[in-house]
Amino acid sequence: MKRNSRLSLALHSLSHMAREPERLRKSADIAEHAGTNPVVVRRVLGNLRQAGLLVSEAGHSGGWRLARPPHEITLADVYLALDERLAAPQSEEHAHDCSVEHVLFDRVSKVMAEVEQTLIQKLSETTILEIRESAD
Amino acid sequence: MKRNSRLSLALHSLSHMAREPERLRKSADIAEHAGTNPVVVRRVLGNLRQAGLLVSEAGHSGGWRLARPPHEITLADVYLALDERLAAPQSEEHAHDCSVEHVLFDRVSKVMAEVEQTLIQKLSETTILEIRESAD
DNA sequence: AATCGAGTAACTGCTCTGGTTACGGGAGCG
DNA sequence: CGCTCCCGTAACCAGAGCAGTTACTCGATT
Repeated sequence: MKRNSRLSLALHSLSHMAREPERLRKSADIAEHAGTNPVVVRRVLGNLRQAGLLVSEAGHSGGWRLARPPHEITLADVYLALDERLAAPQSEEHAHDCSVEHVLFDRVSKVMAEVEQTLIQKLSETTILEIRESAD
Repeated sequence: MKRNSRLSLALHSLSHMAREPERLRKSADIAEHAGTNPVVVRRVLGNLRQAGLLVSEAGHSGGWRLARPPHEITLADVYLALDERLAAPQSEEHAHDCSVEHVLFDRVSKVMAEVEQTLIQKLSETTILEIRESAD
């Protein structure tokens, strides 16, 4: 299973911003550090802004800043902000005319939902401040 | 996150075969029931054969059959046979010149590995025979 | 020998993703 | 006011993954 790079980019960016929470960062600078493109950064960080994790300021000397102190932002917050469920219950487009398929769907969906909760639980145990501090 | 349909196809096929384990099934029949293509079925079931869950016989009146009794095949066996780890540790292609990235990678990898184990554990609690029996 | 089914390669079309360019709008500065 | 800088987005492109399809070979049964 392949995971896209958005979560990595988001976590990486926020962890860096945890060092100096007050400082405004330009998407171009973040992109350069992460080895990607300013537009990509704005796309990903835009999701975090919608989730209330980041604030962006337009105009001259604008940029991005944490919306909350870094010890109040967990990895789970970032994961949830991106809205990419690892254990997404596959939408059942076609009605399960087959009873085996139906039972299977229910069982697997239940397992995946539980696993998803486990993941969120584990991610919520670490804040981006802790990541930042562990990196010193 | 999107999951491909191979696991669903594999589980569906095996659960049906759990009803009459001795009976040989043609890939064309399985494909028709699953609403897909014989080649696709053979591709997926080929993985299950390599993992020792299925046996295939070539030639006239050949087909597919369970390699073990259905109460000895769990959903985890099927998941593992497909070798598509949900929590695949993303290969770190570029060296983490950044310490934050390194710490982040370690932490996230650890969480993902634990979640993967949780998933396997939960899937191993159900056999394809139980699925088959629940569908009656 | 003829037939049927697995095994497999090759090609296609679709989708997702990331990278890129381009442009509009808002905020500060001279 | 006009210029510049930066975010916000739309649009487009290329690459990867995936499922579907066709076509062929090989092997076993009849």
